[in-house]
Amino acid sequence: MNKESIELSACNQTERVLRELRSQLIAGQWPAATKLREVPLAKSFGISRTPLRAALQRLEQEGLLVRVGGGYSVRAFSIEDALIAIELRGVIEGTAARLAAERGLVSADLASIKKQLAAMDCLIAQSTEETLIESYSAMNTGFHQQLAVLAGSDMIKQEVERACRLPFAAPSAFSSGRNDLVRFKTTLIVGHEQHKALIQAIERGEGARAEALAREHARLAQTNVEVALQERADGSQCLPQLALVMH
Amino acid sequence: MNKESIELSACNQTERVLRELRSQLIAGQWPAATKLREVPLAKSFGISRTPLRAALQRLEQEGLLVRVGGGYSVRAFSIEDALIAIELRGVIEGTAARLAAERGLVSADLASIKKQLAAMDCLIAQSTEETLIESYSAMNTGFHQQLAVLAGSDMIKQEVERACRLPFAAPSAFSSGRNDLVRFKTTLIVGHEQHKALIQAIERGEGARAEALAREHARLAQTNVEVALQERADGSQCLPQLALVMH
DNA sequence: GGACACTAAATTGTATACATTATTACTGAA
DNA sequence: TTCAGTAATAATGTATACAATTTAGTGTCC
Repeated sequence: MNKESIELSACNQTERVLRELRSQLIAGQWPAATKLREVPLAKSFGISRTPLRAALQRLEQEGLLVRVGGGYSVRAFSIEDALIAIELRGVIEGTAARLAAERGLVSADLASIKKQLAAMDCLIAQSTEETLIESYSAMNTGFHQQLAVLAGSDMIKQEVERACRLPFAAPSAFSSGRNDLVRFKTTLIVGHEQHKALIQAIERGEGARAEALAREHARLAQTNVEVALQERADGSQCLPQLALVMH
Repeated sequence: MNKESIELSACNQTERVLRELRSQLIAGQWPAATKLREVPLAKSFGISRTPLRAALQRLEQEGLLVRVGGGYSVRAFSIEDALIAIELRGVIEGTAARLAAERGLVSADLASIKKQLAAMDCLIAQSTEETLIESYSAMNTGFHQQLAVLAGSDMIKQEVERACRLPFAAPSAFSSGRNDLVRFKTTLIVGHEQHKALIQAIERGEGARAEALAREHARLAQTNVEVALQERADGSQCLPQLALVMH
């Protein structure tokens, strides 16, 4: 087994189970408010309670589980929770953007993110509808990660990443599972224009504009959550990330 | 031992050691970047590695420790880190205030926080200089906790609390250890006026104003950190919370 | 029939022994 | 002298046994 595949498949049990459980929770495999019992869970993963407990603790910190009188339960998310998580992500990304604008950019950072923007431009122009979704989604994640760096503070970067950690708050959450491709592409084009305006604002030192744009950009994701909820109500389709949001 | 004292002194080892270690870290008892070794640490607390590991994991989540290649080190905070932590606290409290203004207050919440404001008014008018610091500090903490509730969302409340968790980012951090009492009282009066204006803005549904006021209010704390750092440089005095901020 | 107490079971909290991994120090050769 | 390789050591990761606590069930008493 080479080094990369070890990295990928998680060197230790804690990490492995953490990922597995996290994806199960996000997929809505565990109904809200289910109490997680350590012994059966550990047995089902084929590990002992020690690494399982570590994983549970981390999932609590991530907000997917809640402590309830010794023991963990699956957190119930309301629609308001999902919208507020996205709002907060926008607010924190907005702060990162404002601080980046206020302090001015290092030219290397600016060049790097502009390259990313150009690549995304290219992708939108060239790619077919089918491949567009997943490839744009990956690049979008990359753009937001780079944005978090521009403020030049590790603490800001960490907090932005934290704000993106809830499944429906992640910037890439908007670009999956849409059945209306025309609508999806519209959203994508608008979002990309916001990206460009955001970087322009940062470059020009326009802090307030950068902040407002980052916030408005996050609200695209809010709209998409609302649309997806409507689709779920219709029974037409359902974003997998939405499984853990209660009706 | 009665129930309350059990509550206070922590029912389990994990909790007990967590508090002890946290206070040691905040007091600057462990130099930045010190590697924490599990075996000696556990022995020094008289417990096994299992609850100690749980405590270390939580301290990492709180931001006081960082993982470095298997194992934890004491986090080094720069002055910028401290200022940015306060900035973020202001931004998140500002969002809470804005959302509270936008959705409108429940009358019970409004009455409650106005009562708190009146009590603080009273305290400023009546109390002597010596007792003012700690009693105002406690009430200030209470005010900020109530503010976090006004948005009517548990998620917002949790995130505000999280943002206050770093020792120098807490709203009460500004009101301790000042040697310049006149300056302290000025800060306090200004801060209290901001409190009143903030509640007025929320009450009137003025979201943008409420948000701006909450941010500016946090910047009082930034100024105080800067003053405290200057005092430390002079050797005149030092806020205990500042022990873990590097020169 | 309901409430309370007691017991038994299940569940989490803790300690310890063992496994695995990372680090360090030492030895040999280039 | 320096670099590489290997062995020794010390650290973290994991499993398991046990302790303490909570919870559910059953019986009795009012």
